Amino acid sequence: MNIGEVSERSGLPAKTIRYYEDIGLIKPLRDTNGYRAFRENELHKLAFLGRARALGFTIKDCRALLALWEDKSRASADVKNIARVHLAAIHAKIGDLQSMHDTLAELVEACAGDARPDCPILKDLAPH
Amino acid sequence: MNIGEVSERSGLPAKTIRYYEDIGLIKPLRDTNGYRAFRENELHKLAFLGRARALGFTIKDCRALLALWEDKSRASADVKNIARVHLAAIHAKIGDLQSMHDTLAELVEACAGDARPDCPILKDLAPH
DNA sequence: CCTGACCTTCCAGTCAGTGGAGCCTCTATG
DNA sequence: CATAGAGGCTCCACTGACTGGAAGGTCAGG
Repeated sequence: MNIGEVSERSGLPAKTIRYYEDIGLIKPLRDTNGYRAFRENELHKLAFLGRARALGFTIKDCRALLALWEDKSRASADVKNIARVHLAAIHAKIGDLQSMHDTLAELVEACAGDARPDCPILKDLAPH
Repeated sequence: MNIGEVSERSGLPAKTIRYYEDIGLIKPLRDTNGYRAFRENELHKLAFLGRARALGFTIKDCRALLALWEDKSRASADVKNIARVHLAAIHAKIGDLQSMHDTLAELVEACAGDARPDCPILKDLAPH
């Protein structure tokens, strides 16, 4: 399998796949012409990575998850721990964004949005 | 005012303030000894920047907002537009994070988290 | 043989800072 | 007056997770 097919089947850009090889997440073989020769194994890993990244796991997390995924004797508790820490981080981020959202929504609401220069948004951003 | 005082009063690290000068957001004068000499004006701008960044505006947004802030004849509609676009982006991000959160929470819930290798989290990440 | 798609490497840039080295300047104290 | 320590300066490199582009090699079809 060449990188194009893997890219299409995994949903990841070729650039990203090369990058993942660069940082050691996958180790595809090479054809005599120098092209990367992917096996099903690498395709699976890339699909795994795509899903994990889409769930917001960092590359570092992904590395740990991949290792656990490949380790037949892993304890599910190890995986659960990584996931729980990540879950808490997502939760916190949602909270932050929500309060940003609320503040900003209030300001947008209060702003006339016309040709006059008077604007509560800028007023609020200004030092009090 | 030296950078230390400005840092304390604006709440921004000195490094960040130098960076903001670097990218042209502020233009403090210089003392004969080479130290940056901040006026109230720059302090205000930095405080403004701190608030805007805390609300998640990008530096590019901040540049536009600063320009509008300094423009006595700006239309509040211009400001409102930037804010509305940003608000929509925040909203979308919250949605993404929320669905990540829900998916992950389900998985964590389903995972025994014990010494056995059977783990629904990894199962779900695997290609189906 | 040629075209165009696909592959390769390598370098540079993104965003918004952060960390550190090496050096200069100011102020307070002995 | 010497010195210690705090604070200032510049410059370079690094972060994460890619992305863009240049310059060139390879392959399949007509």
